[in-house]
Amino acid sequence: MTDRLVRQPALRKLTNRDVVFQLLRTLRQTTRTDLARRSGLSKATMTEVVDGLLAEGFVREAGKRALARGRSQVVLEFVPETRLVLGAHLLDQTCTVVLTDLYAQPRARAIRQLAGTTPDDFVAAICAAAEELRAQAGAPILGLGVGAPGSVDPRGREVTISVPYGWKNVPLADLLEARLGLPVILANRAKVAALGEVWQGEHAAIDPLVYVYVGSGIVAGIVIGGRLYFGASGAAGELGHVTILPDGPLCGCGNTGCLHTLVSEEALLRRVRAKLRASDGSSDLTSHTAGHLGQLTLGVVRTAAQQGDLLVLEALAETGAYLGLALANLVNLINPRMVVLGGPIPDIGEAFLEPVRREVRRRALWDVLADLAIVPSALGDEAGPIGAAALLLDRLAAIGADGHLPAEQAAGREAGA
Amino acid sequence: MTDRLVRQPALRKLTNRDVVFQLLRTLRQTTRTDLARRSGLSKATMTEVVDGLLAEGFVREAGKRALARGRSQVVLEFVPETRLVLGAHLLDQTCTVVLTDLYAQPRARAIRQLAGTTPDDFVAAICAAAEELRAQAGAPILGLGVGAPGSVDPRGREVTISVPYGWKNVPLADLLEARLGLPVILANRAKVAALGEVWQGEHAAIDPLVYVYVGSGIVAGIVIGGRLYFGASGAAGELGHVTILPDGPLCGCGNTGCLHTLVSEEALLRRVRAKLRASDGSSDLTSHTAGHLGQLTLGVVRTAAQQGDLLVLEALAETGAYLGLALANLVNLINPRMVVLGGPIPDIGEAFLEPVRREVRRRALWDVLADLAIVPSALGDEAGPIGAAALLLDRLAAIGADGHLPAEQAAGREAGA
DNA sequence: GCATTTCGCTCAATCCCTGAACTAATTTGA
DNA sequence: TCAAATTAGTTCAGGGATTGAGCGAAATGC
Repeated sequence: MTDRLVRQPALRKLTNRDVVFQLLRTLRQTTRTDLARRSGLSKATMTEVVDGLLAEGFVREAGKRALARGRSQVVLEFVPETRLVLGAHLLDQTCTVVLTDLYAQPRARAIRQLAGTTPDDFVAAICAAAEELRAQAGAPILGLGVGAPGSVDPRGREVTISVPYGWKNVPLADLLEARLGLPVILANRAKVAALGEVWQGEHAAIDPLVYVYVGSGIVAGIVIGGRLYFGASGAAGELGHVTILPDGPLCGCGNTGCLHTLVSEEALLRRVRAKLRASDGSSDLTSHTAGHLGQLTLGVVRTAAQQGDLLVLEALAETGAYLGLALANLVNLINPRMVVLGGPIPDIGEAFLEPVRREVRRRALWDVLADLAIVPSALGDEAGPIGAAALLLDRLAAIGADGHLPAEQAAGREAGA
Repeated sequence: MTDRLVRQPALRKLTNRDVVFQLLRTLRQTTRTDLARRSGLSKATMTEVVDGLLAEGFVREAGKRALARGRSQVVLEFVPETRLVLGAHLLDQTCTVVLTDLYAQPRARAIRQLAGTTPDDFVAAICAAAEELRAQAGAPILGLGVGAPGSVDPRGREVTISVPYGWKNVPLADLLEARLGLPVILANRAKVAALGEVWQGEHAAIDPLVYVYVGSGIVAGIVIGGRLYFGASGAAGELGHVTILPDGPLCGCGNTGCLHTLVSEEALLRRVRAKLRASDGSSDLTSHTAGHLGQLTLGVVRTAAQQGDLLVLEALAETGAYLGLALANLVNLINPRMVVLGGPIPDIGEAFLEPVRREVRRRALWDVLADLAIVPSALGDEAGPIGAAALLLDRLAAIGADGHLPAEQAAGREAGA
C-alpha cells in the first residue's frame, strides 16, 4: 500500500505566492494584470501577492509601458540577484565554482587546483572556492549544486563510484553540508551540464534536450520537462557503453564494441596515429610530432583540422560517424528537440560535427529528424558549473521569505526520478 | 517571451478535492485521519471534503478497522465504478473495445471485425462496439482512449501516418468525437499498451517502465512518472529502427541494419526457414511443413519450441540475442526499473525471453542491471485496450461532480510531452 | 474637454481552512 | 468494573485568503 505512494505525483498544493513567483521567474518581465490573467487570480489578489514579493525584494517596478489605449502598465521585473546559489564542477585537477543568480546566470567564479584525488582534496578545493565567493556575495546563498565525477545515487547524496578518481560510496553531499552549512545536491558532472544548457545561453528552454559530453568518456544528460532525468538508479544516459559494433573491441566495462572504445579522446588519437603510421608522410602532422606519435595531443589534432589536414579530417569523420550512429539510436528512442554536443572533441568544430549530423540524418527516422537540431554547446566549459547551480535551483519550487529553502527541500529528499 | 511558457510546468492550483481524490484513487482504501496526515490538511477540512466525495458517490464507507488502541477507524473505499471510460485497440482486422472503471480495470468488452482498412471502417467498428458497451454501462462514461495503428501527433488528435493501413493525416479523434459525443484521445497502439501494464496487473505502479511490443513491428512505450513519454514529436520509442548492425540488411525506413530487419515475425520465420533448408532433416518441423516452407507460421514455431525442437530454439536464441542487444542499449540510456515484453514473439515464452535476458546481462552496465527486471507482459492482448483507457484516465487530474471532464481537459489540449 | 479604455488599488463580503474543544469508541490496567 | 489513555472523527467560531464591484489614475482620440 505504501509503495503505491512512490508513483504518486507531487500533490503539494502550490500557494499563490509560489505560482506568481514561478510566473515571474519564467516571464522575467510582466505586469500585474498579465500575471492575474495567466494565473487565473483576480487583480485584487495580484496586488496583494505582488506587494509581498516587492517587500521581500524578489520583484521590482521597472518603469512604465505605454499601450495603444488606456493607462500604461507598471512593468514588474523579477530580481534574480536577491538570492544566489553556488555551482561546483570538477574537470581533471581543476575545480570551478560559480556564484549564480536565480536565473543560473554566473555572477562570479573561483577556481582551485586539487592537491590530490581524494574526496578530501575535492571537498577542500570546493570549500575554499565557495568561501571566497561567499565573502563577496551580496545576497543570501541558498545552497550548492555539485557536478561530481562518477556515478551518483538517485537521491543526489553520494558518489557511488568514480573510476577516474578511484572513489566508492563517498557521501559527498553530507561532507560538504557539514563544512559549508548549506544544502548540497549532487549529480554526475556531464549530466548536470545538460541543465546548464537548458537554463542559460542560446539553447535555453528547449525541451526535451539531450546534452552529450564527448571527452575521455561519453555521457548524456537528458532533460525532460525542464528537469534532469535520472532513471531508476540514477544511471540514465550512459551513452558511452551503448553497443555499436556487436563484435567490436573489448571495453573496460566488460562489453564489446561500446561507443567508448570507438569515440573518445583516446580513440580519436589512436585513430590519427594509425593513419599517420600507414600514411606516406604527406600530412603536416608527421613533422609536428617529429616522429614521436606518443606525444600527439588533442590540441595538435584540432590545429591540424583547422588547417584542413586531410588525414585528420578523415579520422574525425570516422569518429563522428560512430557517434552519429549512437545518436541516431538515441534520438529514435528519446525523440529530443535538440542534441547539444559538448566537451573537447565537439570543440574541434564542424570537422567533427558535420560527420555526426550526416550519420544521424542517414539513420534516424524522418519523424524524429523533423524536430531535431544537433548543435555545439553554447556555454562550453561553463555548462558544468552553471548546470550544477541549476540543479539546486531546479529544486526550488518556492523560496522562503527568510531567504532559505523550506526545510523539506533543503534536506534534498526528493532527488529521485 | 511567450515561448518560455512552453516549458512552464502546469501551474494549475489543485483544489483540496483534487488532492483527496487522487490520494483515494491511489491508496484505494484509507481513513479520514490518514488522508489528513498525507495531504497536510486538517481533520476538519478532511471531514468536509470527504463528505462531498461521499455525496458524489466517489467514495463509500466500508466498515470499521480496529486499532491496537483507541477508537476504530471508519474505512473509506474509493468507488472506481462511479465513472467509466472506454479503451479501443486495433490489431490486424480486429477492433477490441473495453469498458473500464477508474482503476482501468476492464468491466466489459466488445469486439468487431473491420470491414476494410479505411479510417471509416475503423471508426464504424469502434462506434459499434462503443455503443454496445454504452448501452450496458451503469455509470457515466468520461471518454474514449484509442490505441491507433501508426504514428500519432503529439497532441493525440491525428494519425499522421499508418504504414499497414496506408493512412495519412487522419483526424481520428475529431471523427470519433463527432460520432460518439465523447472526448477522445489517441496514441500509438504499442505505446499505449505500456500504460496498461502500469495501471493494471502485477507490474502496476512500477516506474520508470518500458513496454516493448515485438510482433510484425517493434515499438517501445516509455512510462516516466506514471505518464507516457512522447518526446518532441510523439515519436519516442521507435526501437524497431535502432541500428544494430551498421552494415546489415536494408530496412524499409532507408537505414541499414535496423533491429526491425533482424527481429520481427517475418525475420524469425525467415531465420527458421533458412535453418531448415540448411538442416539434415532431423527437425520435426520438416514433416510439419511437409516441405512447404512458405506455410510456416508463428504458431508452428511456438509449438516446436515447446517441444524442444533444437533448430527452432536456436533461431529463437539468435533472434532474442539481437533484441537483447537493442534492449541493453535502451536500458543504458533510459535506466528503467522494468522492461515488459509483449506481442506474439515474447508469447512463445522462456525460449525467447531467456536469450534476451542473457544478452542484456552481458552488455548492459552493472549500475543499470541492478534495478532492472525483464519480464513477459502480465496482460497479454488486454494491455492494448486497457492502456487506451488508461491514456484517457491519465488526463483526469479531476473529475467534475457532474460526471464530466472539466472543459479544458475534455478538449484534450495538453497531449504533448 | 470629454468619452473611452486600461491599469492598478480599495474595501466589504464571502469563502475556505484551521485550531481547539468536543464526542465517540476502543483498550489498558488498577 | 471503572477511570485513564488513546485514537477517530465532528463541530464551530475565528481568521486569513480571495473576490467582485467600484473607483481613481493615466493614457488616447475626437
